[in-house]
Amino acid sequence: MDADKVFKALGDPTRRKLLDLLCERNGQTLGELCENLDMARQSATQHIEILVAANLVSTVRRGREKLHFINPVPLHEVYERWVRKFERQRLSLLHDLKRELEGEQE
Amino acid sequence: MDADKVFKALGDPTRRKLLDLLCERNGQTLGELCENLDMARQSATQHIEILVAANLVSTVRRGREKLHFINPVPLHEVYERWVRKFERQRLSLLHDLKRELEGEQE
DNA sequence: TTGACAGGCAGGTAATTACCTGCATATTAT
DNA sequence: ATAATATGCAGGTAATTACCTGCCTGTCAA
Repeated sequence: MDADKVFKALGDPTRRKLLDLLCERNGQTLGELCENLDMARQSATQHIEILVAANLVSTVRRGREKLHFINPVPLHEVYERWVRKFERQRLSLLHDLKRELEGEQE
Repeated sequence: MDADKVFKALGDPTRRKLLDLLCERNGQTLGELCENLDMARQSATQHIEILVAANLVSTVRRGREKLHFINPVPLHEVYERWVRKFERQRLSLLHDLKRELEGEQE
């Protein structure tokens, strides 16, 4: 998993909307996705390329159409690496802050 | 929660390293964090400002020092909104793909 | 086989980003 | 008080990003 590509892909509202659109109905064509995006087709293509590079979306050609499918695996890996780790210490944070303000070092 | 700020903040290796450093030892000063970063102090400050704007880090002044603390809440919210949603349909994806390739629409 | 449709390719621009250097301010220790 | 220390502020540059327009290719249906 390339965390950089995944987070950068997610760091744009257009690309998050694309994921939401595919979540509503998986396997949409480029044209269908564009109808919901309010930008030129080529701009949407570039956003999709970034999602594909991050392995968040896979595409399949069918005739002259291109179908798009979500791949949730990188999201799960991001969770395992970046969310769980920090959640574990969630409860200890207020304590850390209080201790530091009181000037006590570890 | 501002998903845009959170994902953009996470979309840079320096900022993710800052979070890892604070995870190892919460409450570090700017100077301590800089020692591990291999860039000018002011560059690090700018990265930290982005983490603060995303509410991933909080700061407290103590004398002439500035202490930095992780806030894991936005990460959890990102998980709730962006990871769980897509995980739910994880198992159905191969089926969607197969069906599309066979040319059957819903 | 020809027209309509779906998508790809190749630039080009304005805004944003990630760095930097130089100087200023505030706090602490001598 | 003064020097050292920790951080803040201002501006400047090169790379990246998010758009666009214009034209080309491949596929399907009449």
